[in-house]
Amino acid sequence: MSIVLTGSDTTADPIYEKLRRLLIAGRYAPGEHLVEERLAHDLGVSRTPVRQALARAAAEGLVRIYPNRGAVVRTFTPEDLIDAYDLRAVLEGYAAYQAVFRITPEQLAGMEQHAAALEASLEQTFASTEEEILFLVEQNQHFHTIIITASGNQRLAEMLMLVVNVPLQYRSFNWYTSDERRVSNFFHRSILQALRARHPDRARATMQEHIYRGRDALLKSLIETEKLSSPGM
Amino acid sequence: MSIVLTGSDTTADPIYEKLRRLLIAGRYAPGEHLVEERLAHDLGVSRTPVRQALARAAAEGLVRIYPNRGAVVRTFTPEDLIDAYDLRAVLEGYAAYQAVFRITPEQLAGMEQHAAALEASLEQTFASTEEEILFLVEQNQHFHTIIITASGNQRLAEMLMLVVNVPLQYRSFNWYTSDERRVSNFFHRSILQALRARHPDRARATMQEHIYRGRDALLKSLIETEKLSSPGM
DNA sequence: AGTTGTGATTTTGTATACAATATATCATGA
DNA sequence: TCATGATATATTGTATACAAAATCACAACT
Repeated sequence: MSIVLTGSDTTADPIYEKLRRLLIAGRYAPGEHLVEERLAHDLGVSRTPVRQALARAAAEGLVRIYPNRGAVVRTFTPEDLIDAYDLRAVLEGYAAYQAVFRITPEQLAGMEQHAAALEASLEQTFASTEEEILFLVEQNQHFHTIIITASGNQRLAEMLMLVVNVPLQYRSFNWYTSDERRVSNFFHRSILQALRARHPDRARATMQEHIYRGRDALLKSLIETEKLSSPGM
Repeated sequence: MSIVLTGSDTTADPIYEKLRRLLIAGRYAPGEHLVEERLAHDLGVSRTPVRQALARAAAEGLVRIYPNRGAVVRTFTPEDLIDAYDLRAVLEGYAAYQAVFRITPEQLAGMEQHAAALEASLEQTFASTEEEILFLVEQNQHFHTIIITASGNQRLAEMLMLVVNVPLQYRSFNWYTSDERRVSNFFHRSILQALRARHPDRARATMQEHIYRGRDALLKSLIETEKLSSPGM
Protein backbone atom coordinates (compact mmCIF):
# COMPACT_ATOMS: atom_id res chain seq x y z
CA MET A 1 0.00 0.00 0.00
CA SER A 2 1.30 3.42 -0.86
CA ILE A 3 -0.85 6.36 0.03
CA VAL A 4 -3.19 6.92 2.91
CA LEU A 5 -6.81 7.61 2.26
CA THR A 6 -5.98 9.62 -0.77
CA GLY A 7 -8.91 11.04 -2.63
CA SER A 8 -9.57 7.55 -3.94
CA ASP A 9 -10.03 8.49 -7.55
CA THR A 10 -11.88 11.70 -6.96
CA THR A 11 -8.55 13.50 -6.82
CA ALA A 12 -5.92 13.48 -9.58
CA ASP A 13 -5.51 17.25 -9.54
CA PRO A 14 -1.90 17.87 -8.53
CA ILE A 15 -2.33 21.44 -7.46
CA TYR A 16 -5.38 20.72 -5.34
CA GLU A 17 -3.41 17.87 -3.85
CA LYS A 18 -0.65 20.28 -2.96
CA LEU A 19 -3.05 22.74 -1.37
CA ARG A 20 -4.71 20.03 0.62
CA ARG A 21 -1.42 18.79 1.92
CA LEU A 22 -0.51 22.26 3.09
CA LEU A 23 -3.88 22.71 4.78
CA ILE A 24 -3.79 19.34 6.50
CA ALA A 25 -0.19 19.84 7.57
CA GLY A 26 -1.28 23.04 9.26
CA ARG A 27 0.76 25.34 7.06
CA TYR A 28 -1.94 27.98 7.42
CA ALA A 29 -3.49 28.76 10.75
CA PRO A 30 -7.16 28.01 11.38
CA GLY A 31 -9.24 31.07 10.61
CA GLU A 32 -6.49 32.57 8.47
CA HIS A 33 -7.60 34.49 5.42
CA LEU A 34 -6.24 32.78 2.34
CA VAL A 35 -5.46 35.53 -0.13
CA GLU A 36 -5.50 34.00 -3.58
CA GLU A 37 -2.42 35.77 -4.85
CA ARG A 38 -0.39 34.53 -1.93
CA LEU A 39 -1.56 30.96 -2.46
CA ALA A 40 -0.80 31.33 -6.14
CA HIS A 41 2.69 32.37 -5.23
CA ASP A 42 3.11 29.56 -2.70
CA LEU A 43 1.88 26.97 -5.18
CA GLY A 44 3.78 28.44 -8.09
CA VAL A 45 0.81 28.98 -10.38
CA SER A 46 -1.62 31.74 -11.22
CA ARG A 47 -4.86 32.52 -9.42
CA THR A 48 -7.06 30.61 -11.83
CA PRO A 49 -6.10 27.08 -10.80
CA VAL A 50 -5.89 28.23 -7.19
CA ARG A 51 -9.50 29.25 -7.26
CA GLN A 52 -10.51 25.86 -8.58
CA ALA A 53 -8.57 24.15 -5.83
CA LEU A 54 -10.21 26.39 -3.26
CA ALA A 55 -13.67 25.63 -4.58
CA ARG A 56 -12.91 21.99 -4.12
CA ALA A 57 -11.36 22.45 -0.71
CA ALA A 58 -14.53 24.25 0.30
CA ALA A 59 -16.63 21.31 -0.85
CA GLU A 60 -14.47 19.00 1.23
CA GLY A 61 -14.80 21.24 4.23
CA LEU A 62 -11.17 22.26 4.57
CA VAL A 63 -11.89 25.92 3.97
CA ARG A 64 -14.95 28.10 3.92
CA ILE A 65 -15.58 30.56 1.13
CA TYR A 66 -17.44 33.76 1.82
CA PRO A 67 -18.75 35.43 -1.35
CA ASN A 68 -16.66 38.39 -2.41
CA ARG A 69 -14.56 37.96 0.68
CA GLY A 70 -12.45 34.97 -0.07
CA ALA A 71 -11.51 31.77 1.67
CA VAL A 72 -10.54 31.18 5.27
CA VAL A 73 -9.02 28.08 6.78
CA ARG A 74 -11.74 26.16 8.52
CA THR A 75 -11.72 26.42 12.26
CA PHE A 76 -12.93 23.62 14.45
CA THR A 77 -14.88 24.33 17.57
CA PRO A 78 -14.98 21.55 20.15
CA GLU A 79 -18.54 20.87 18.96
CA ASP A 80 -17.30 20.40 15.40
CA LEU A 81 -14.74 17.90 16.58
CA ILE A 82 -17.33 16.05 18.61
CA ASP A 83 -19.60 15.88 15.58
CA ALA A 84 -16.78 14.64 13.41
CA TYR A 85 -15.68 11.98 15.85
CA ASP A 86 -19.24 10.81 16.37
CA LEU A 87 -19.54 10.33 12.65
CA ARG A 88 -16.22 8.57 12.51
CA ALA A 89 -17.34 6.22 15.23
CA VAL A 90 -20.53 5.39 13.35
CA LEU A 91 -18.87 5.00 9.96
CA GLU A 92 -15.74 3.22 11.01
CA GLY A 93 -17.72 1.05 13.35
CA TYR A 94 -19.79 0.02 10.37
CA ALA A 95 -16.62 -0.49 8.32
CA ALA A 96 -15.19 -2.79 10.98
CA TYR A 97 -18.44 -4.74 11.12
CA GLN A 98 -18.44 -5.27 7.37
CA ALA A 99 -14.73 -5.93 7.18
CA VAL A 100 -15.20 -9.04 9.26
CA PHE A 101 -16.90 -10.69 6.30
CA ARG A 102 -14.41 -9.68 3.65
CA ILE A 103 -10.99 -9.01 5.07
CA THR A 104 -8.20 -11.12 3.59
CA PRO A 105 -5.25 -12.75 5.37
CA GLU A 106 -2.95 -10.32 3.54
CA GLN A 107 -4.88 -7.36 4.87
CA LEU A 108 -4.79 -8.77 8.37
CA ALA A 109 -1.05 -9.22 8.03
CA GLY A 110 -0.72 -5.62 6.95
CA MET A 111 -2.69 -4.43 9.96
CA GLU A 112 -0.50 -6.57 12.16
CA GLN A 113 2.58 -4.81 10.81
CA HIS A 114 1.23 -1.33 11.42
CA ALA A 115 0.05 -2.29 14.87
CA ALA A 116 3.50 -3.67 15.62
CA ALA A 117 5.16 -0.49 14.44
CA LEU A 118 2.96 1.52 16.78
CA GLU A 119 3.60 -0.90 19.60
CA ALA A 120 7.35 -0.66 19.11
CA SER A 121 7.17 3.06 19.76
CA LEU A 122 5.94 2.35 23.27
CA GLU A 123 9.33 0.96 24.24
CA GLN A 124 11.14 4.10 23.27
CA THR A 125 11.79 7.07 25.47
CA PHE A 126 8.86 9.39 25.27
CA ALA A 127 10.88 12.15 23.65
CA SER A 128 8.71 12.24 20.53
CA THR A 129 10.06 14.42 17.81
CA GLU A 130 7.63 15.92 15.32
CA GLU A 131 8.93 13.48 12.76
CA GLU A 132 8.32 10.57 15.06
CA ILE A 133 4.75 11.66 15.60
CA LEU A 134 4.18 12.03 11.90
CA PHE A 135 5.34 8.47 11.49
CA LEU A 136 2.93 7.27 14.15
CA VAL A 137 0.02 9.19 12.66
CA GLU A 138 0.80 7.57 9.34
CA GLN A 139 1.02 4.06 10.69
CA ASN A 140 -2.25 4.59 12.47
CA GLN A 141 -3.86 5.84 9.28
CA HIS A 142 -2.68 2.78 7.42
CA PHE A 143 -4.15 0.54 10.06
CA HIS A 144 -7.53 2.22 9.77
CA THR A 145 -7.43 2.47 6.01
CA ILE A 146 -7.11 -1.27 5.62
CA ILE A 147 -10.31 -1.82 7.55
CA ILE A 148 -12.14 0.79 5.54
CA THR A 149 -10.94 -0.73 2.31
CA ALA A 150 -11.87 -4.20 3.52
CA SER A 151 -15.41 -3.03 4.19
CA GLY A 152 -15.90 -3.12 0.44
CA ASN A 153 -17.86 0.12 0.35
CA GLN A 154 -16.08 2.54 -1.94
CA ARG A 155 -18.30 5.42 -1.04
CA LEU A 156 -17.65 4.88 2.63
CA ALA A 157 -13.95 5.42 2.06
CA GLU A 158 -14.65 8.74 0.38
CA MET A 159 -16.94 9.85 3.20
CA LEU A 160 -14.47 8.97 5.87
CA MET A 161 -11.74 10.86 4.15
CA LEU A 162 -13.85 13.98 4.53
CA VAL A 163 -14.35 13.36 8.22
CA VAL A 164 -10.89 12.14 9.10
CA ASN A 165 -8.95 14.74 7.20
CA VAL A 166 -8.82 17.20 9.98
CA PRO A 167 -5.65 19.30 10.19
CA LEU A 168 -2.72 17.50 11.70
CA GLN A 169 -2.45 19.95 14.54
CA TYR A 170 -5.68 18.53 15.88
CA ARG A 171 -5.09 14.87 15.10
CA SER A 172 -1.57 14.51 16.38
CA PHE A 173 -2.52 15.50 19.90
CA ASN A 174 -3.44 11.89 20.49
CA TRP A 175 0.12 10.76 20.11
CA TYR A 176 1.85 12.98 22.60
CA THR A 177 1.23 11.14 25.83
CA SER A 178 2.57 7.63 26.17
CA ASP A 179 -0.51 6.82 28.19
CA GLU A 180 -2.83 7.38 25.28
CA ARG A 181 -0.50 5.47 23.02
CA ARG A 182 -0.74 2.48 25.30
CA VAL A 183 -4.52 2.58 25.33
CA SER A 184 -4.57 3.02 21.60
CA ASN A 185 -2.35 0.01 21.14
CA PHE A 186 -4.60 -2.05 23.33
CA PHE A 187 -7.54 -1.24 21.08
CA HIS A 188 -5.64 -1.94 17.91
CA ARG A 189 -4.90 -5.38 19.25
CA SER A 190 -8.50 -5.91 20.28
CA ILE A 191 -9.78 -4.87 16.89
CA LEU A 192 -7.40 -7.24 15.16
CA GLN A 193 -8.55 -10.00 17.46
CA ALA A 194 -12.20 -9.38 16.70
CA LEU A 195 -11.51 -9.35 12.97
CA ARG A 196 -9.54 -12.58 13.12
CA ALA A 197 -12.21 -14.24 15.22
CA ARG A 198 -14.82 -12.97 12.75
CA HIS A 199 -16.93 -11.28 15.35
CA PRO A 200 -18.67 -8.40 13.60
CA ASP A 201 -20.33 -6.93 16.68
CA ARG A 202 -17.13 -7.02 18.69
CA ALA A 203 -15.23 -5.46 15.83
CA ARG A 204 -17.71 -2.61 15.65
CA ALA A 205 -17.97 -2.05 19.38
CA THR A 206 -14.21 -2.07 19.84
CA MET A 207 -13.65 0.26 16.95
CA GLN A 208 -16.24 2.68 18.25
CA GLU A 209 -14.76 2.70 21.71
CA HIS A 210 -11.32 3.22 20.19
CA ILE A 211 -12.50 6.28 18.35
CA TYR A 212 -14.38 7.72 21.31
CA ARG A 213 -11.23 7.36 23.38
CA GLY A 214 -9.32 9.26 20.76
CA ARG A 215 -11.96 11.94 20.79
CA ASP A 216 -11.87 12.32 24.54
CA ALA A 217 -8.10 12.57 24.57
CA LEU A 218 -8.23 15.20 21.87
CA LEU A 219 -10.88 17.26 23.65
CA LYS A 220 -9.02 17.02 26.92
CA SER A 221 -5.81 18.33 25.43
CA LEU A 222 -7.72 21.02 23.57
CA ILE A 223 -9.30 22.25 26.77
CA GLU A 224 -5.96 22.23 28.53
CA THR A 225 -4.19 24.28 25.88
CA GLU A 226 -7.22 26.54 25.90
CA LYS A 227 -6.75 27.14 29.61
CA LEU A 228 -3.05 27.80 29.19
CA SER A 229 -3.37 30.24 26.35
CA SER A 230 -6.28 32.33 27.61
CA PRO A 231 -6.64 31.95 31.38
CA GLY A 232 -9.11 34.75 31.99
CA MET A 233 -10.98 35.15 28.76
CA MET B 1 -38.65 25.42 6.67
CA SER B 2 -37.71 26.54 3.22
CA ILE B 3 -35.12 24.53 1.37
CA VAL B 4 -34.35 20.86 1.46
CA LEU B 5 -30.92 19.70 2.45
CA THR B 6 -29.36 22.64 0.77
CA GLY B 7 -25.62 22.85 1.03
CA SER B 8 -26.08 23.99 4.60
CA ASP B 9 -23.66 26.87 4.52
CA THR B 10 -21.07 25.24 2.35
CA THR B 11 -22.91 26.54 -0.70
CA ALA B 12 -23.74 30.16 -1.43
CA ASP B 13 -22.33 30.03 -4.94
CA PRO B 14 -25.26 30.75 -7.26
CA ILE B 15 -23.75 29.30 -10.38
CA TYR B 16 -22.66 26.10 -8.71
CA GLU B 17 -26.14 25.91 -7.29
CA LYS B 18 -27.56 26.19 -10.78
CA LEU B 19 -25.28 23.49 -12.11
CA ARG B 20 -26.12 21.17 -9.27
CA ARG B 21 -29.79 21.61 -9.84
CA LEU B 22 -29.40 20.72 -13.48
CA LEU B 23 -27.35 17.65 -12.63
CA ILE B 24 -29.74 16.43 -9.96
CA ALA B 25 -32.74 17.09 -12.14
CA GLY B 26 -31.19 14.85 -14.74
CA ARG B 27 -30.74 17.56 -17.34
CA TYR B 28 -27.60 15.80 -18.55
CA ALA B 29 -27.52 12.07 -19.06
CA PRO B 30 -25.31 9.91 -16.84
CA GLY B 31 -21.97 9.38 -18.53
CA GLU B 32 -22.46 12.41 -20.75
CA HIS B 33 -19.38 14.45 -21.51
CA LEU B 34 -19.84 17.93 -20.13
CA VAL B 35 -18.07 20.25 -22.53
CA GLU B 36 -17.24 23.41 -20.65
CA GLU B 37 -18.22 25.81 -23.38
CA ARG B 38 -21.65 24.26 -23.62
CA LEU B 39 -22.17 24.48 -19.88
CA ALA B 40 -20.94 28.05 -19.98
CA HIS B 41 -23.56 28.78 -22.59
CA ASP B 42 -26.28 26.95 -20.67
CA LEU B 43 -25.44 28.80 -17.46
CA GLY B 44 -24.93 32.13 -19.18
CA VAL B 45 -21.37 32.74 -17.99
CA SER B 46 -17.87 32.14 -19.24
CA ARG B 47 -15.82 28.99 -18.77
CA THR B 48 -13.92 30.26 -15.74
CA PRO B 49 -16.74 30.08 -13.19
CA VAL B 50 -17.98 26.90 -14.84
CA ARG B 51 -14.69 25.20 -14.14
CA GLN B 52 -14.89 26.19 -10.49
CA ALA B 53 -18.38 24.80 -10.25
CA LEU B 54 -17.23 21.59 -11.90
CA ALA B 55 -14.32 21.22 -9.48
CA ARG B 56 -16.80 21.46 -6.68
CA ALA B 57 -19.28 19.11 -8.27
CA ALA B 58 -16.45 16.61 -8.61
CA ALA B 59 -15.66 16.90 -4.92
CA GLU B 60 -19.30 16.24 -4.14
CA GLY B 61 -19.34 13.25 -6.43
CA LEU B 62 -21.83 14.55 -8.97
CA VAL B 63 -19.34 14.45 -11.81
CA ARG B 64 -15.97 12.91 -12.39
CA ILE B 65 -13.11 14.89 -13.87
CA TYR B 66 -10.53 13.15 -15.99
CA PRO B 67 -7.36 15.22 -16.41
CA ASN B 68 -7.15 16.89 -19.79
CA ARG B 69 -10.33 15.15 -20.81
CA GLY B 70 -12.97 17.02 -18.95
CA ALA B 71 -15.94 16.19 -16.81
CA VAL B 72 -18.55 13.50 -17.25
CA VAL B 73 -21.81 13.11 -15.40
CA ARG B 74 -21.36 10.48 -12.77
CA THR B 75 -22.91 7.15 -13.58
CA PHE B 76 -24.24 4.89 -10.91
CA THR B 77 -23.77 1.18 -11.16
CA PRO B 78 -26.09 -0.95 -9.04
CA GLU B 79 -23.13 -1.48 -6.70
CA ASP B 80 -22.74 2.28 -6.29
CA LEU B 81 -26.38 2.59 -5.38
CA ILE B 82 -26.10 -0.27 -2.91
CA ASP B 83 -23.10 1.40 -1.30
CA ALA B 84 -24.89 4.71 -1.12
CA TYR B 85 -28.04 3.24 0.39
CA ASP B 86 -26.03 1.25 2.92
CA LEU B 87 -24.39 4.45 4.03
CA ARG B 88 -27.71 6.20 4.16
CA ALA B 89 -29.09 3.45 6.33
CA VAL B 90 -26.18 3.74 8.73
CA LEU B 91 -26.16 7.52 8.86
CA GLU B 92 -29.88 8.17 8.92
CA GLY B 93 -30.35 5.35 11.36
CA TYR B 94 -27.90 7.13 13.61
CA ALA B 95 -29.70 10.42 12.99
CA ALA B 96 -33.02 8.89 14.00
CA TYR B 97 -31.44 7.44 17.13
CA GLN B 98 -30.05 10.80 18.17
CA ALA B 99 -33.14 12.70 17.15
CA VAL B 100 -35.11 10.88 19.81
CA PHE B 101 -33.25 12.85 22.45
CA ARG B 102 -33.57 16.26 20.86
CA ILE B 103 -36.53 16.51 18.55
CA THR B 104 -39.01 19.23 19.43
CA PRO B 105 -42.80 19.12 19.31
CA GLU B 106 -42.68 21.61 16.43
CA GLN B 107 -40.42 19.34 14.46
CA LEU B 108 -42.66 16.38 15.14
CA ALA B 109 -45.63 18.41 13.96
CA GLY B 110 -43.77 19.25 10.78
CA MET B 111 -43.02 15.61 10.13
CA GLU B 112 -46.65 14.80 10.75
CA GLN B 113 -47.65 17.26 8.04
CA HIS B 114 -45.28 15.86 5.45
CA ALA B 115 -46.31 12.32 6.30
CA ALA B 116 -49.93 13.34 5.91
CA ALA B 117 -49.26 14.91 2.53
CA LEU B 118 -47.66 11.69 1.38
CA GLU B 119 -50.50 9.65 2.83
CA ALA B 120 -53.07 11.76 1.04
CA SER B 121 -51.54 10.84 -2.27
CA LEU B 122 -52.43 7.21 -1.63
CA GLU B 123 -56.11 8.00 -2.03
CA GLN B 124 -55.68 9.48 -5.45
CA THR B 125 -55.80 7.64 -8.70
CA PHE B 126 -52.39 6.28 -9.45
CA ALA B 127 -51.94 8.39 -12.53
CA SER B 128 -48.89 10.17 -11.20
CA THR B 129 -47.70 13.04 -13.32
CA GLU B 130 -44.07 14.05 -13.22
CA GLU B 131 -45.07 17.09 -11.24
CA GLU B 132 -46.93 14.97 -8.74
CA ILE B 133 -43.89 12.79 -8.23
CA LEU B 134 -41.67 15.80 -7.75
CA PHE B 135 -44.02 16.94 -5.03
CA LEU B 136 -43.86 13.57 -3.32
CA VAL B 137 -40.07 13.45 -3.51
CA GLU B 138 -39.98 16.86 -1.91
CA GLN B 139 -42.35 16.00 0.88
CA ASN B 140 -40.32 12.92 1.57
CA GLN B 141 -37.12 14.93 1.65
CA HIS B 142 -38.63 17.35 4.13
CA PHE B 143 -39.66 14.48 6.35
CA HIS B 144 -36.16 13.08 6.39
CA THR B 145 -34.47 16.44 6.70
CA ILE B 146 -36.25 17.20 9.92
CA ILE B 147 -34.87 14.08 11.52
CA ILE B 148 -31.38 14.83 10.31
CA THR B 149 -31.59 18.36 11.63
CA ALA B 150 -32.97 17.13 14.92
CA SER B 151 -29.98 14.84 15.33
CA GLY B 152 -28.00 17.94 16.19
CA ASN B 153 -24.98 16.89 14.19
CA GLN B 154 -24.26 19.54 11.60
CA ARG B 155 -21.61 17.53 9.87
CA LEU B 156 -23.96 14.60 9.52
CA ALA B 157 -26.33 16.76 7.51
CA GLU B 158 -23.53 17.68 5.12
CA MET B 159 -22.47 14.06 4.73
CA LEU B 160 -25.98 12.88 4.03
CA MET B 161 -26.46 15.51 1.41
CA LEU B 162 -23.58 13.97 -0.49
CA VAL B 163 -25.10 10.52 -0.27
CA VAL B 164 -28.72 11.42 -0.86
CA ASN B 165 -28.19 13.79 -3.71
CA VAL B 166 -28.39 11.20 -6.36
CA PRO B 167 -29.96 12.29 -9.63
CA LEU B 168 -33.70 12.44 -9.56
CA GLN B 169 -34.07 9.85 -12.26
CA TYR B 170 -32.81 7.30 -9.78
CA ARG B 171 -34.57 8.53 -6.69
CA SER B 172 -38.02 9.02 -8.10
CA PHE B 173 -38.37 5.40 -9.08
CA ASN B 174 -39.57 4.70 -5.59
CA TRP B 175 -42.69 6.73 -6.07
CA TYR B 176 -44.09 5.17 -9.17
CA THR B 177 -45.88 2.14 -7.75
CA SER B 178 -48.66 2.73 -5.28
CA ASP B 179 -47.52 -0.40 -3.52
CA GLU B 180 -44.20 1.08 -2.56
CA ARG B 181 -45.88 4.28 -1.55
CA ARG B 182 -48.06 2.37 0.86
CA VAL B 183 -45.10 0.61 2.43
CA SER B 184 -43.23 3.87 2.62
CA ASN B 185 -46.13 5.51 4.37
CA PHE B 186 -46.29 2.69 6.87
CA PHE B 187 -42.66 3.29 7.77
CA HIS B 188 -43.07 7.02 8.03
CA ARG B 189 -45.80 6.42 10.55
CA SER B 190 -43.69 3.91 12.44
CA ILE B 191 -40.73 6.25 12.58
CA LEU B 192 -42.90 9.03 13.92
CA GLN B 193 -44.29 6.69 16.51
CA ALA B 194 -40.83 5.66 17.68
CA LEU B 195 -39.73 9.28 17.92
CA ARG B 196 -42.81 10.29 19.88
CA ALA B 197 -42.40 7.34 22.22
CA ARG B 198 -38.71 8.26 22.59
CA HIS B 199 -37.45 4.85 21.64
CA PRO B 200 -34.00 5.40 20.10
CA ASP B 201 -33.39 1.82 19.06
CA ARG B 202 -36.79 1.47 17.45
CA ALA B 203 -36.31 4.76 15.66
CA ARG B 204 -33.02 3.58 14.24
CA ALA B 205 -34.18 0.12 13.30
CA THR B 206 -37.31 1.41 11.61
CA MET B 207 -35.42 4.07 9.72
CA GLN B 208 -32.88 1.56 8.51
CA GLU B 209 -35.53 -0.84 7.35
CA HIS B 210 -37.31 2.04 5.61
CA ILE B 211 -34.18 2.89 3.68
CA TYR B 212 -33.36 -0.69 2.79
CA ARG B 213 -36.86 -1.08 1.42
CA GLY B 214 -36.33 1.98 -0.71
CA ARG B 215 -33.09 0.56 -1.95
CA ASP B 216 -34.61 -2.76 -2.86
CA ALA B 217 -37.44 -1.10 -4.73
CA LEU B 218 -34.97 1.04 -6.62
CA LEU B 219 -32.76 -1.89 -7.55
CA LYS B 220 -35.75 -3.94 -8.62
CA SER B 221 -36.98 -1.25 -10.97
CA LEU B 222 -33.46 -0.68 -12.26
CA ILE B 223 -33.08 -4.33 -13.13
CA GLU B 224 -36.45 -4.37 -14.81
CA THR B 225 -35.75 -1.39 -17.01
CA GLU B 226 -32.37 -2.97 -17.71
CA LYS B 227 -34.11 -6.07 -18.98
CA LEU B 228 -36.50 -4.08 -21.09
CA SER B 229 -33.92 -1.91 -22.74
CA SER B 230 -31.28 -4.51 -23.54
CA PRO B 231 -32.83 -7.97 -23.55
CA GLY B 232 -29.93 -9.90 -24.99
CA MET B 233 -26.86 -7.96 -23.98
C1' DA C 1 -11.90 60.47 22.13
C1' DG C 2 -14.89 58.37 19.28
C1' DT C 3 -17.65 58.17 14.98
C1' DT C 4 -18.70 58.78 10.36
C1' DG C 5 -17.67 59.60 5.56
C1' DT C 6 -14.60 59.68 1.51
C1' DG C 7 -10.89 58.27 -1.40
C1' DA C 8 -7.10 54.93 -2.17
C1' DT C 9 -5.82 50.26 -2.03
C1' DT C 10 -6.49 45.58 -1.89
C1' DT C 11 -8.93 41.54 -3.15
C1' DT C 12 -12.33 38.93 -5.43
C1' DG C 13 -15.06 37.56 -9.65
C1' DT C 14 -15.36 37.07 -14.59
C1' DA C 15 -13.96 37.21 -19.35
C1' DT C 16 -10.72 36.54 -22.76
C1' DA C 17 -6.40 34.93 -25.00
C1' DC C 18 -3.33 31.48 -25.84
C1' DA C 19 -0.67 27.13 -25.05
C1' DA C 20 -0.97 22.13 -24.26
C1' DT C 21 -3.39 18.07 -24.90
C1' DA C 22 -6.75 15.08 -26.75
C1' DT C 23 -9.97 13.78 -30.42
C1' DA C 24 -11.51 13.47 -35.12
C1' DT C 25 -10.78 13.45 -40.13
C1' DC C 26 -8.88 11.81 -43.94
C1' DA C 27 -5.38 10.24 -47.10
C1' DT C 28 -2.08 6.60 -47.95
C1' DG C 29 -0.57 1.96 -48.34
C1' DA C 30 -0.87 -2.96 -47.48
C1' DT D 1 -11.43 -3.31 -46.80
C1' DC D 2 -8.89 -2.26 -43.07
C1' DA D 3 -4.97 -0.40 -40.57
C1' DT D 4 -1.80 3.38 -39.91
C1' DG D 5 -0.15 7.84 -39.64
C1' DA D 6 -0.40 12.91 -40.60
C1' DT D 7 -3.07 16.88 -40.26
C1' DA D 8 -6.88 19.56 -38.65
C1' DT D 9 -10.22 20.48 -35.15
C1' DA D 10 -11.93 20.62 -30.68
C1' DT D 11 -11.29 20.87 -25.79
C1' DT D 12 -8.90 21.49 -21.67
C1' DG D 13 -5.53 24.07 -18.64
C1' DT D 14 -3.30 28.35 -17.36
C1' DA D 15 -2.21 33.21 -17.42
C1' DT D 16 -3.49 37.78 -17.77
C1' DA D 17 -6.60 41.87 -17.90
C1' DC D 18 -10.12 44.31 -16.10
C1' DA D 19 -14.54 45.24 -13.54
C1' DA D 20 -16.96 44.83 -9.05
C1' DA D 21 -16.75 44.61 -4.35
C1' DA D 22 -14.69 44.89 0.06
C1' DT D 23 -11.23 46.69 3.14
C1' DC D 24 -8.23 50.14 4.80
C1' DA D 25 -6.43 54.85 5.87
C1' DC D 26 -7.30 59.05 7.23
C1' DA D 27 -9.53 63.34 7.62
C1' DA D 28 -13.57 65.94 9.19
C1' DC D 29 -16.93 66.37 12.44
C1' DT D 30 -19.67 65.81 16.75
